[in-house]
Order: sequence, then structure tokens, then C-alpha cells
Amino acid sequence: MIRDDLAAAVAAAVGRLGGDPAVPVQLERPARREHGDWSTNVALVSAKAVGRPPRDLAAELVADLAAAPPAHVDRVEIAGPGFVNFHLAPTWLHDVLRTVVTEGPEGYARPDLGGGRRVNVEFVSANPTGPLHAGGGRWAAYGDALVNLLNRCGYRADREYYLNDRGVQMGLFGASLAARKAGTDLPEGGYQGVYLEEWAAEMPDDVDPVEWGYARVRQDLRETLDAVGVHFDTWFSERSLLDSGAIDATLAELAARGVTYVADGATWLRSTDFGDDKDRVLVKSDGEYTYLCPDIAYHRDKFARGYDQVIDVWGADHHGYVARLVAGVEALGRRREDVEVILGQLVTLKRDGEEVRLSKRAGTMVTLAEVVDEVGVDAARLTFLLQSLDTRQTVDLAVISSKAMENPVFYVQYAHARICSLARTAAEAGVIRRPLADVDLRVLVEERELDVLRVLAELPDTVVGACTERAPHRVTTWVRELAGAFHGFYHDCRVLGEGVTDEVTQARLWLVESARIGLGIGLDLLGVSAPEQM
RNA sequence: GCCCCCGUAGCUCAGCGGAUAGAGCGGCGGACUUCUAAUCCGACGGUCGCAGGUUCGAUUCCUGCCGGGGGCGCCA
Repeated sequence: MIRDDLAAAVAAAVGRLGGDPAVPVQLERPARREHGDWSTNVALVSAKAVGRPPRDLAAELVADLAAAPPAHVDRVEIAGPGFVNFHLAPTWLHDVLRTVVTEGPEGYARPDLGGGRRVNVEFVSANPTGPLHAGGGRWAAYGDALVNLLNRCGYRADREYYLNDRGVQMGLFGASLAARKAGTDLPEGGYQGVYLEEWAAEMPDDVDPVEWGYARVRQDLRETLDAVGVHFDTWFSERSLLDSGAIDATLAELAARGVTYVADGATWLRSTDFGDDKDRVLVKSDGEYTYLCPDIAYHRDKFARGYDQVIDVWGADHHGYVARLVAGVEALGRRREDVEVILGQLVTLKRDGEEVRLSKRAGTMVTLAEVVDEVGVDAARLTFLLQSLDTRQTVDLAVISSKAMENPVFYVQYAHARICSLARTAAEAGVIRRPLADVDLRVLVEERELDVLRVLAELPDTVVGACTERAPHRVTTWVRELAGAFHGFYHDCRVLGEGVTDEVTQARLWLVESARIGLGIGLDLLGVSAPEQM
């Protein structure tokens, strides 16, 4: 890669000039075109240590580099307070094209960050007491894309859904179902959703409402998540922890480690020893487990299944729960960095500008299934992956369902469809793309052409950043940029037809192919389809 | 009171310590006899909430304040 070549050249020059070779050389793409194609700040960074003005250092660097410029380098300049800017010949972008095509959809932008480490990503995990509401789509799309990113970056990541299938809520759910069926009053705090009426009507007379309802919910969850294209590797049942004795085994292990104690008839975890602000009850004085207790057993189980790292994706409303869960994991002897909790801000739903309160119990809900049904998987997923998880997202149902331009999914998919259409037209016209090695890419000199390649060049960095920062939305941003660059190219540069020389047609066909590969990689990471026509 | 997230163009949001802060949408003005106009181009639009600090350099990091959202149970 060009950056590594430039960095190596700069490091060597720094060494020859008596600078500190330990200072890492940073190469970045300047925001402004006149600042060149690549820029380094070594002179700024090491000026103090060397005790000389940064511009003097930069001048020496430039002189040294000019003696034997690295490949593709046209000229090297000093700018501003002491930046060293590299202006490259377009050939560096032609190399990008070759790399993209040669490495292909499988190989390009596939950095090995994970080294095969196994990661368990748990997400959605809504209580099995009703359908997923529309806001849950954010967790579904996010978790799924995050796993895609991890897997692309050399981890072995799995998707997991935790079913809280025991406890108070389940009982309440079953009782609500039974009451609906019998036409009696709902229990105190019961579930009022319309879906309960439908399900009660389906429910046979001679069944346990909790069990029947639980099965019904799982079916619904599975169908909905299938419809959003999210397929979990594991559906983990909280009950199974009780049945297998894992909860008691966990309590025994914690006791053996001396991190629990009994007070006021309850069993407590010394979570303050692990960074929590107060100790937490694991077993209540009435003998029941708290929510935390099986949850610690659950995380112990994940590690027992061979995962090196565990990631939980939760809504920000669970913020107060993080410290005790992490404390619990640490109390079991794991390193605290082995468990990572990602908190996302909740989704506010609006319909025609008016907020729709989402409450499963109150029953005023818009289901995820309805939204997907209305707008389609692709629009739904891309919408949820448009913004950082730290931003509270407002989704106006009227907007995403209007198939209008407000929704960027069409913009991006249209670019892909155009690419495929171009390939079809070429085939119909009998234009055969020659092997890349036989094509002269140096005819690609138009800014529109080079812009496409500039964006493609950034994909590897984007993937790394999106993965390490747990920020799939960066891929969304990138995909929109590539689509924009492609549309501009498409508008200004003809690939086929009279007035275009054979050389240019050939080179542009490969340019289009590289864009197809890049767009495909990005959309695949997001779980959004890349249509061949629209 | 303590903890977390947010505050950037009219709206929704990008922005990985760098140079003159970007995109989409809306509004305004343009471009289709040619590979898909679901596209493209132009102009307009900003005290990056406020005040300090660190730094050669801060929208970005730190502290305080203001505003919005969420959380602080032997609930789940």
C-alpha cells in the first residue's frame, strides 16, 4: 500500500537526519486537494524533541526525500506550520484499482485485527413477552453489522439472543394471555397489546398459557428477525441455566472465591471490590434470584463455551446495570476487558411529526415487522445504520416509508444498479473486457474517475475504524460517498459508445468493476442488498 | 446529588488531535436526441452550546457551566 511505502520512506529520511526513529510516522489524506494526496506531520511532532523549528526539519526532510522519491511521488512540499505534503501521480490510484480488482470482494479491505479470536455478540435480547417493536430494529441492524465487521476483520464472531424466559414478566405475560382468552380483567401491570387478543384467539383451551405464549413469541421473534435478515447462531434460554445447575454452580464458584457474603438473609456480591458503587444482591431473602444472578451465570457460560471476548449491546436505559455485570464477570476471574458493553441511545418513533410512545405493556406499539413490511429490509436496515449509536435516533415512519429521496438507500442501490446495467449494455454491444494486465489504466486521468478511486482507497481504513470503534455507521457514510463519486463519474464520463476510444472504454470498464466490488463489500457489511437493477 | 449520551447549516446528521468544518433533505437557479434524471451541476446557508485549560495546532482531549435525553432497586 502506498501509505506504508511513504511512511517507510519518511521514517528512513528521519533516521538519516538524526531524528528519533521511535516517533511513529503518521500519513493522512489532507482534506484539501492543494495539500496533496498524502501528508505527514512528523516535523511538527518531533520538532520539540529535536529542539528545532518544525519548518526547518520539514525542509530537510523534503530535500532528503527529493533525492530519491518513492514510487508515484511527483513532488514533495512544505506547507503551513511544517506539514510535508506528497503530491502523487494518478498512477497511485491506478494501483488502487488493481488492488481492488485483484483482491476482489473477499480479499480487499479485509484486515486481520482479530487473529481468529472468538467473540460472542449478544444483541436485541428483548423480553419474550411480545413482538419486537420498531425501535428494536436499531439493535438488530447494529448487532448484525457489527458481527459482519468483526468477521471481516479476522475475528470469529457469533450472534446470540438471550431469552429471559423465567421470572416475573413471563408469569405476567402468561396471565395476561389467559385473561384475554377468558375475557376477564388483566392482572395488575399486565400486558395490553393488541397482539395478545390475536394470540389469545389462536390459543387452544387445554394449554399452559405461559408455555404456549412463550412458543408463540419465539416464533414471532424468529419470523421478524428473519425478515430483517438477522440470523442468530444461538438462542440462549435463561431457564436452561436453572435446569443445568449453572446458576448454583456460579454461586458456588463466587463463594469459593470469597467474593460473596450473606447479610439480612440475602446473598450479596462484593461488587464494590470490582468497581461498582455498591454491593449487589444475588439471592434475595425470599430465596429468589435477582436478575443479576443468572446473568452472571450466563456470562460465565459464554466464556465456558470458548469465547475469548463477550460483547453485549444494550439500550442506554440499562446504563446503571453495566458496573455490576462487569463486576460480576471480573469476580469470576475474567479480565474486565473480556466483557464489553455497548450502550446505544434509544430510538424515538414519530409518525407525521408526532411522537409514538413505545410500550409493550401499554400496547401502543409499532412493531418492527410492520415497519419492515412497509418499507422493506434494505431501507429499514440502512436507516438504522445511518447514525452513530451515541445519537438518539428519531425515525419518522412517514419519511422512511415514503420511498422518496430522503432515504439514501435508493441513492446507493441505484449506483450499484447502474453499474450492473452498464455491464449488461456492454455485453449486449459485444464489448468484451480484456484481462486487466492488458489494459492501460493510465488513460484514467479525469477528476471524476480519480474521485471514485480515491474513495475506494479509503475502504480498508474505514473498515478498520468501523470495527475498532464499533461504529458500523462509518461504513454507511463511506458507501454513500462511493455512490456519490460513482454517480458523478457516470454523469460525466461515458464508458461505451462512439467518441470513446477502445482504450478508455477498457480502462473505464475496470474502473466500474472496482466500484462494483467496493460497493458490494460495503453493502454486504451493512446487510443491505446490492440490486442488479431497479 | 452522582453516573452515561447528546448539543455542528432552516431540518436530519457525518467529521479517526491537523491546514479555509462537510453530506443529505428542504428552499433558490440550472442540465436529459447518447451506457437507468431514483442522476448531475451552481449559488445561498456556520460565534462547531458557553467559558477556561492542555497542545506547535482543539469541532475533536480535560475541567466547569447551560440546555436536552437516559440511568442510579432484595424490578426486569
